[in-house]
Amino acid sequence: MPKALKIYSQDLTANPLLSHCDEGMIQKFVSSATIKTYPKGSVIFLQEDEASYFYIIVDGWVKLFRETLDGAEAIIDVISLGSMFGEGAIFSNNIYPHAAQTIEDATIIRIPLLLLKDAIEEDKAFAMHMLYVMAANRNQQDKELEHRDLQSAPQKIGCFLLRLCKPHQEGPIILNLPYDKTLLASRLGMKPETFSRALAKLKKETGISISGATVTFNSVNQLSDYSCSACSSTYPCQDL
Amino acid sequence: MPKALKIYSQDLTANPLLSHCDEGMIQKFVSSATIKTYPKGSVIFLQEDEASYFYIIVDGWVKLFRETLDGAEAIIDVISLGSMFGEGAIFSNNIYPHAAQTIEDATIIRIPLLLLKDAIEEDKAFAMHMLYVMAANRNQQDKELEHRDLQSAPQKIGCFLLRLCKPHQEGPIILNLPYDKTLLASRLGMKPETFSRALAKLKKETGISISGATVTFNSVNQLSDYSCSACSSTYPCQDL
DNA sequence: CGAGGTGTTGAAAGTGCTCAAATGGCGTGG
DNA sequence: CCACGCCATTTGAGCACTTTCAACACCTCG
Repeated sequence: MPKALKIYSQDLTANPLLSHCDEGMIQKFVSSATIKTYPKGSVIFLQEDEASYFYIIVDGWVKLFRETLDGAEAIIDVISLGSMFGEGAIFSNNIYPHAAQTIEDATIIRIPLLLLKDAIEEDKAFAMHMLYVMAANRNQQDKELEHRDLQSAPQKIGCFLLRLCKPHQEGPIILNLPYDKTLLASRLGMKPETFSRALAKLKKETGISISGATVTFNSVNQLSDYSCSACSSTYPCQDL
Repeated sequence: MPKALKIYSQDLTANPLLSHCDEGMIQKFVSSATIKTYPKGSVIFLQEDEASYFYIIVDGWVKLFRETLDGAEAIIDVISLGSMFGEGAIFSNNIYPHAAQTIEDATIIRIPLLLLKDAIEEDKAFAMHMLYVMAANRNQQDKELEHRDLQSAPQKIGCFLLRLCKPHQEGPIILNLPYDKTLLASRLGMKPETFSRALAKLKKETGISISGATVTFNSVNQLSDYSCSACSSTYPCQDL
């Protein structure tokens, strides 16, 4: 059942950057924003497209990716509620540096980039928050790069599952994979077949159980012992 | 022959960020800066170290990397003249998010992070430049991630060589590899043995010639045809 | 029921890795 | 100047992991 298509300010403040705006600024954003539900598979924009808007996800999932001439694609990130995308175009001559596509039905708010640009230029505190957000993002990417190099396929899956847990979560854990396995595979830089086999191996080696999209295990240690040895961060690594 | 250890303002303005400072601010940086020559292999700081300074390279090469418990390391970047590093700690609770080590004898300027922080907070234009620099950096990393996934070992080398050329360079080209092959290998995410074999293959497939650290070829097309098909950017991709 | 999407499995091929050994350059100490 | 040792690089052989191609199972939807 689709959410009523009205924009609430909390839809914006769900985003780590905009959560630092004062109410007046949020209102300015809201009044120029539009909201829309896209069916699964919709292309929001392509790499190199002229950019006039940035986006915030209210519901559903979106993948950010780059595509080569011969059709291969590299997934940069897969994001959901409260995540912002397209804002990077501000710093790239108003050209989107990657493509964005929904991978589930998704409800997304669209806001003119100009407003964001103004906010950054006018409001010093806001600019500082933007810096923090970008720095966090950069660290995230560095870590991602490390993972792709250093972890085996089953370790990558284990690491991904760990990041799905709340930090310091205790006791038995039941997770649902947030989107389909084919996509998850390429999010982790592998083929679907490899993913399937790697998941089976992870199951065998760590004793977690998997049924469909549901993953169950008794303690995070079961996974962290297995996955985190091939990583430079120490376990509860989400709070970076 | 070591450069005289005196700090010149042009050593700072060689950096893309600091090049946007006015003379007064540069002087402030200079007056709190120290300069030092480090022998090859010096560790400047380790991941997780408490951070009080950021650095600018005057001469030589530095690698930025992350290391896992079991000794494997992922190289984030290898940088030289005019590049800045360690500045990311400003946004990470004054903890360096990666390690830095010289890979050749290197002359490096050290500046208190506090000064940088002040500059960002006081000077709006400077903060904006910081944002641009970080955005460029992020795009760079995205591209890097794509390369690791999508390119074969020989293509990675070809791509690296292309980025060593000046954009739109015409005619025959002679390059020198900027640092040793072992490091270059891990910069590109492969083992030295693989690098050696991949280089041989690149030579055979594209007709370029290699002797020691010297690479010669007639035209960039020789390489771009081979390497750039597996990349989402179109050829002269340095000007991103 | 049949179609199409999603996920799994099997066999064969490919690519990069490990381990081990050979090569070659280069600086040091004789 | 030479012998030696060190280090970077190359080469070879075998191995491990991932991919590719193909087939099949399963589920949902029309």
